[in-house]
Amino acid sequence: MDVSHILDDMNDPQREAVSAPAGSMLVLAGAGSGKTRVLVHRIAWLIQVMGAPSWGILAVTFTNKAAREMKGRIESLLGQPVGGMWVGTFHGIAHRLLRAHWQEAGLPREFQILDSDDQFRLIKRICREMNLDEAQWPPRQAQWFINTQKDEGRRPEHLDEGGDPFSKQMGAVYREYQSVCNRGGLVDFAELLLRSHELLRDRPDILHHYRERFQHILVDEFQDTNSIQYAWLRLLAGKHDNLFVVGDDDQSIYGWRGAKVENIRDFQKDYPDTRLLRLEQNYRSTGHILKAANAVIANNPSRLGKNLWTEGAEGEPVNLYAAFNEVDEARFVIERIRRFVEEGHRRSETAILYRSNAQSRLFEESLFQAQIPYRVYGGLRFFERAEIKDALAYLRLIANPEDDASFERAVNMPPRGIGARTLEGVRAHARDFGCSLWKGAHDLVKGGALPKRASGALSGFLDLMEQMSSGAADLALDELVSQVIAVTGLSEHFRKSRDGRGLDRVENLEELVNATRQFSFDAPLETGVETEDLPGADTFQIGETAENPLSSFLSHAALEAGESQGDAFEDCVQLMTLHSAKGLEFPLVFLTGLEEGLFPHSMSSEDPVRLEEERRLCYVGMTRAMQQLYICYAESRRLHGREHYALPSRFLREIPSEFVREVRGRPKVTRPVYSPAATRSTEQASGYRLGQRVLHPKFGEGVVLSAEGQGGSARVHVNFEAVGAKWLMLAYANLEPI
DNA sequence: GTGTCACGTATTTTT
DNA sequence: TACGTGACAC
Repeated sequence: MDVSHILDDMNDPQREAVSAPAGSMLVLAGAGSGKTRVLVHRIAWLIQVMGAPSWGILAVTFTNKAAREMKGRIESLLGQPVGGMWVGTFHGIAHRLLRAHWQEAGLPREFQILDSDDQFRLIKRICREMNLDEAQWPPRQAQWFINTQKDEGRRPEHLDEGGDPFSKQMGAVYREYQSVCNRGGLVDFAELLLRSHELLRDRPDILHHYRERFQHILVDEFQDTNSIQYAWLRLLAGKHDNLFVVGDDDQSIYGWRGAKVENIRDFQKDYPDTRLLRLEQNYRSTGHILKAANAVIANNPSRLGKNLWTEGAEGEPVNLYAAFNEVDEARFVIERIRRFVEEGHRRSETAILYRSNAQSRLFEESLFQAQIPYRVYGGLRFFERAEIKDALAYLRLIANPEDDASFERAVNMPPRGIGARTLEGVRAHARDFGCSLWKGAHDLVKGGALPKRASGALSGFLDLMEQMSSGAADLALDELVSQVIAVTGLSEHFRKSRDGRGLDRVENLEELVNATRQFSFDAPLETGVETEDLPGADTFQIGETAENPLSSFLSHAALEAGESQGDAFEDCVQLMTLHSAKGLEFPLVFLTGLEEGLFPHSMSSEDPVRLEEERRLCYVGMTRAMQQLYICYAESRRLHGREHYALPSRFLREIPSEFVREVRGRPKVTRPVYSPAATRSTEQASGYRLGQRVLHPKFGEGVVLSAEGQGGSARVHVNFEAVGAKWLMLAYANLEPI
């Protein structure tokens, strides 16, 4: 077979990585050095040259997006589907293991996944039940504590008994939380990893099976692995020495959520025979940009060391703009974007990057006024929306009535007269009898001790659930969902709500029905794990429990929260935080808000370890740029309603001046928020200017406060005399200028 | 049981 | 400034 296509167009280190003999390998891949390409080509090499069966390969990523991309690229390179290969996220693969071995993992068959929001609500409820003062013991902190423990592989019983009062109290919450989860068959994200680690650790037969099966394990973004993920990998790899990991210590920006860069260093210790390769040739950025970025990251003392270079042109220097204030910064950025587009480029070749989400607002307003379409990354995703989670809570309760978290959510949404007092009774009963809320509610209704009204409301809810559950098995998934949003009154509730977003919510619920229809249509019924010829499968069952469509959809909803914005097809300027920019590249990049206290953020600038991470973040931002990089800072900035005067970021001083060109600013710029110029451009954009009086058929007279978005999704913020300030979709608002 | 006001607080985000 | 939460009133 001709395999030259696998190695064609690769540089020496890339080729060496791809064609290395079996054995563990650590590839330190700098930004833009073709990391994913190496991973994908390595897989092709394993299959087409080394003759590995596709089912013998496990490829792990962090995000669903990365997994999808890798899968797609593997398939197009191989010219065939990935077959039995496992390509997925850590969580996705852990989930798969737990579904296949739920009994051995000690889980109920219908276990459900809690996302962070579900987890938070549950923890909050538990803190309340434990009578903890929220000010003294914030539930957020408890959540953080629990997840940290799990990420480190610690169960409540592993906690230090003689610990400080804080750890003691948090440990108690952890214990209680875990017992509620266990009783209800609830598994949070960290639990997926921890429990699948324990499964492999405690079941030598199962471990043996997967060790024999996965002769090759490949890991992307290895610098982002946390302790339990690395432990899981090591366990699965065993003595096979078959880990091929790719990462970049300079792009480790998730330490704050448990990622351990140290894993890279430990990897060399744990696998002394490992081969180390560096990919340092960059195919993305111009020479100046690269040198500037190198200079910044060189200030981090604890690096493995790497120096990116390019064969390409030096390009322009890095442009530095000292803005008068944040309004001027936005003005400048938008002016440059406009110029860039006038030169014939696409808007989507441009990205505005910032440290924190709050910074996006001004850019959005300015882009709107300039009539430039844009897209903001991040924010609420489809399956995270409140109304969707409400509907999902009913579905989960149908799938598993023991699920207390879903019971709490569904029981009085839409409001049906089941109040705090009644619920308190249910909780107390469930607590006393160690049963689920579902069963507790049944007992109370049957016991007849409840006030008449409460009893009626509660039994109404129970009947409703039973009615839906009994019919559930005979319905297609989308029919079931359709029935749920109708019968529960959710749809009606949002339709009637006079909250401006009510109609949006109804539409989202309808979209949920579509999503389920689509899901059952292209759901991969992954029953066929090719295990017959594999060793070790005789002592336990695999895949004996293919999930039913409902369970499988619910898992999908929790593991893959969906996109935040659907209409990505338009040619848009891209707005995102530095964190979400990782892995992307743009010809023109604006790195904004380079001010002490903002970037590096004041919450990180004291601690040297966190400061290094901020610097890596800066490095990530700079290396997103292909052709042109603009870095901006503002001399003054309005933050939390106050004026701040910050020094330019220390990172700016770290860029040698030879790579920088200062862009001259306007000598004087006033705050042009309500300046005639600004209002004039709004007028052109939307037909309304700021401060314009308008008439709405329902809300009456009001004043335009601001406007954002573009085209069909343009919205205006109007302060109505009668009903106060509201955001309205321009396309539907029927506003009349007065 | 639901709506309104005041208060406090304020990175980064995926699974 | 703006949002979410919590106390309080209807």
